[in-house]
Amino acid sequence: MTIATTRPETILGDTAVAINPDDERYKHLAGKQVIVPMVNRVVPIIQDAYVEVEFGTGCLKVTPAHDMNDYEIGQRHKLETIDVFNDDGTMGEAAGFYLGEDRFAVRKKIVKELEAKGHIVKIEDYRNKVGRSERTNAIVEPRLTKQWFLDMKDLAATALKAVDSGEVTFYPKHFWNMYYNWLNEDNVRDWCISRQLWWGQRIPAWYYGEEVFVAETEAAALKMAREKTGKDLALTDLKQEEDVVDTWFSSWLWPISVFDGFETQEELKYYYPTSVLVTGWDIMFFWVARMIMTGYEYGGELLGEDLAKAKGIQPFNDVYFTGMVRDEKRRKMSKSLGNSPDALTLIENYGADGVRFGMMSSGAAGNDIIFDAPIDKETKAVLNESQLCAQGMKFCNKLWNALNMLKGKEVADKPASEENKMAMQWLEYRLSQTVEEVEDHFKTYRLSDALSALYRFIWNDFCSWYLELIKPASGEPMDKETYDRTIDYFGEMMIMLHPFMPFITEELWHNMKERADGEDCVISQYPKIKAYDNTMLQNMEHVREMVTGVREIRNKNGLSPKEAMAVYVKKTDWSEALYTKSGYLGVAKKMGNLSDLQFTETDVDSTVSFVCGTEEYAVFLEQTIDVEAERKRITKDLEHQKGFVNSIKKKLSNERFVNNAPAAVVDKEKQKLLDGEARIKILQDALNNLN
RNA sequence: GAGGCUGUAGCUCAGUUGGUUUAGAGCGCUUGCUUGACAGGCAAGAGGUCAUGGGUUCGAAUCCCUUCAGCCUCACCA
Repeated sequence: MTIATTRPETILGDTAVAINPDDERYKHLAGKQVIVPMVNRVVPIIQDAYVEVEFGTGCLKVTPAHDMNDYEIGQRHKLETIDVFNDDGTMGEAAGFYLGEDRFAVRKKIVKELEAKGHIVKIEDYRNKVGRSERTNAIVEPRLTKQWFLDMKDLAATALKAVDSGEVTFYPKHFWNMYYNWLNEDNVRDWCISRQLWWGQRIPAWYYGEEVFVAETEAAALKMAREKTGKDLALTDLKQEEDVVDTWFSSWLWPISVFDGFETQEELKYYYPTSVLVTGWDIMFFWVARMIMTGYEYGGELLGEDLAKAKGIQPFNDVYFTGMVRDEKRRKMSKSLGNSPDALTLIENYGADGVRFGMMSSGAAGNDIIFDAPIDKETKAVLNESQLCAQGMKFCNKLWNALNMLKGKEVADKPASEENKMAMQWLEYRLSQTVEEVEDHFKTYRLSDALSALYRFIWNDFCSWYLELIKPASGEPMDKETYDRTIDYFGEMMIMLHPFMPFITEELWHNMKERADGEDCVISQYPKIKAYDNTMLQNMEHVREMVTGVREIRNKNGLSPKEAMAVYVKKTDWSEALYTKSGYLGVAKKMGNLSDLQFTETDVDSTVSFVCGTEEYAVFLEQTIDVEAERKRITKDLEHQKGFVNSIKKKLSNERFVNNAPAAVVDKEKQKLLDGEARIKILQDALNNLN
């Protein structure tokens, strides 16, 4: 029989030849025996499904001592195991030949010997992967040795139950799948805790010949050995295991040992279980699962019955898995690859808060972080640049300038205008809404969402809308009430932003007003969620949309924002209520730079119209209107609205929808239809008016 | 080989129990704005057959399956 091998020296340890049970070529040889060359050992021909018919010659030499799969085959077929090597990789006594010679040298010698005896059929170049030591790059090949294992069956079941029952919660929760897949009883493997290293904690097992004694101390082991053997043994008669335990074997004690909990339980009783573990999902099994196992193993005993019952014995309540930071080629950033930017240089370029902003805003929960530091194509070096960090830096700049503007205003002792009162009320509501939103994101560890909600609120609502609204005309002072309240809002924003950007927020906090000693942003009371008026928020949103409409018409017609414009609004109950009773007129005029906002019941000449919600507006233009461009614009919008209305009509004419969907959903669709039809009517009118 | 995750705008990503006016943000891009906070800025705009093909449902970016692509973990190539 012809066999193929890349390690001829292991032939000396072969104890069988295996074939696939379905291989027609060799079927008739099953159960017979062959003679291994050189050692002239008679070994059986066995059938095993592991052997691939297509691979190699289809005949597999089986060396249980020097190949993991061969070992398993050996177990299945009760084969003899012959270890042909010494500890240092030279040939051992069991090999029978070349005693004490290095295995790589022997590999060549054996080929020659086989050739001389006429056993070689052919030699071909073959590329295969060779295992190497991470530390020394030495070639590592399997050899059967004694190792210590931890039985995982019960521990795995405990760890699974902890997460399944909700005593430990994963964020994001889809990591449960990976966790389950690894730990379920069909897949879990016993944990090999032996490590062949010269540092670490030596496994506390002592040998006396074939006997082994596991004990806390050497003395205890000796006592056990004496009792067992009945001999008057000395310490020198015992030999301690040379392997050390896997590093994770002590790391899994961390939730307890960090509080010195095995020695004294005072701190442990206070802190254990901790609220959240923040870590990467790549060490879910190495560390997270195993910490959970030890928590349940020792927690009850250490905490005492009452506390255990009250607080639980899980090491932590939540696990927040962060994403892996990767480079633009999606490789994990690591020291060995040298593909990470230099943090200190990044900080020099963008500021610490800028870098924090960049990291956190790109870290959506559980997903990988593709950090945008580009790689130089020529030198392959990572550039210490990042658009995300630049965004953070610009945000700092924005905050600084916003306060700068406020502080630069002269403050006068006069009452706040109606528009300012309205603006402040609105901002207060928007702030409360934002507190609520951010709180919600924190609860579910959506840190990037929390940050971006704050970013948008501060930049778009506070700076672009609110500050512009309360900003007095040039040369005019700001009233004291508006100034003071605005500083207070600013302070609240700094408190909320502080966890993300601690440096600038603390700085501005102290710059904005006199603070007493110890009155620092970092320890200030976080804003509480307060009720807010949704109608007011929606009304203001309508005004903002209207202003955008006016600005767009200015833009398209090449008109300066400084030029005040007359705007008409079709008189409806709603528009009248908004601009007179609710008093948004001043807000609209100031923000849109309107010379006037008049109600009208008919179409006005020389105007360009636009729709906002279901209200119709028209802007008066002194120049000739480009009728063709207007027709195009309105027609495009009209087509869109018609498509929209049609899709809803289709839905509503479907009896099964009307009968099966919840009433609220059907009502909403009906309202959408009405609104859509109202908009179509306005657009249609505007189009007719053009003609 | 086993298992898992992900495919949404040029890029990086949101879209939470299926129904918020036929999909959102930031960056980038286009256009217009230089002197009272900020050009590291302001305003507006363009840009998407939600990878593919099927299914479930009154209704799918969202749930299920197919295919394709990318990534990860574990094992391993005689």
